[in-house]
Amino acid sequence: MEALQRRVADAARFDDHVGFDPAAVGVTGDASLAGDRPLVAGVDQAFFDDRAVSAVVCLRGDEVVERAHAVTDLSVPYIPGLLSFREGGPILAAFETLDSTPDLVVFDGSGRIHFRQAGLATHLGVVLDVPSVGVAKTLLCGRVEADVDGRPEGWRAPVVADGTVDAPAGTVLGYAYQSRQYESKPVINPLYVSPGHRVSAATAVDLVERLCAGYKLPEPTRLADRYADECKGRT
DNA sequence: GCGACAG
DNA sequence: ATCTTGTCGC
Repeated sequence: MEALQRRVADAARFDDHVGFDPAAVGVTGDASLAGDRPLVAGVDQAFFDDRAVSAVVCLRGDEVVERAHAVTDLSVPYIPGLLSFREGGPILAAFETLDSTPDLVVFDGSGRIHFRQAGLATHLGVVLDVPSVGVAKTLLCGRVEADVDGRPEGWRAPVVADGTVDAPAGTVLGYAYQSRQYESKPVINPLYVSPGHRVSAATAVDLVERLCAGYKLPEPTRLADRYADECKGRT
């Protein structure tokens, strides 16, 4: 599996090769952009017993264009670093029932911030050959050269490769990004954004910033999360 | 050998 | 990820 991940990392492109204008991405109403906005898909899953509910929600601006889901039996256990082997198949099953062709896909998990630079977002981005970004709630590996606690909204800092990553030390793997923060009480942790495929680290954070609408998680993944739970409840 | 570890 | 009620604040 590790060998396959190295091949995935080689096939992945961590530079900008998206077929749209990043500035046209957003989840706020903007009539002037109308149908010129890229189609962004959010992916998330819910679990129960030994099955996974994979959900995909496609957004054009703030409009939900299509939703798809799939219930799949799980066979592989969760092992840090091998998440794509457990959730990859189930997610692809959901994509097979999707009619739309997203311009960008946002995954819940790491992309390049991975021991072999082949996290879930990168692996599936390569398999689907679509621009993708990974959004994780906690850091898998690498290091942030700054205190991450209590940062203001909009704050960001590079996540660089350290000895645990298969990349030259200092390589920028992604960014810690504070998408939401209150003025006091509940201290919210930052998001860890990284390139999946065909997107650079800098563009990945910019895209995630444009996809956030007042909540910690970007809208595509937030809606996919809600949809996955909804499907789970009806199963 | 020790420590760290997405969802 | 998942197991789960109430509670503080805008």
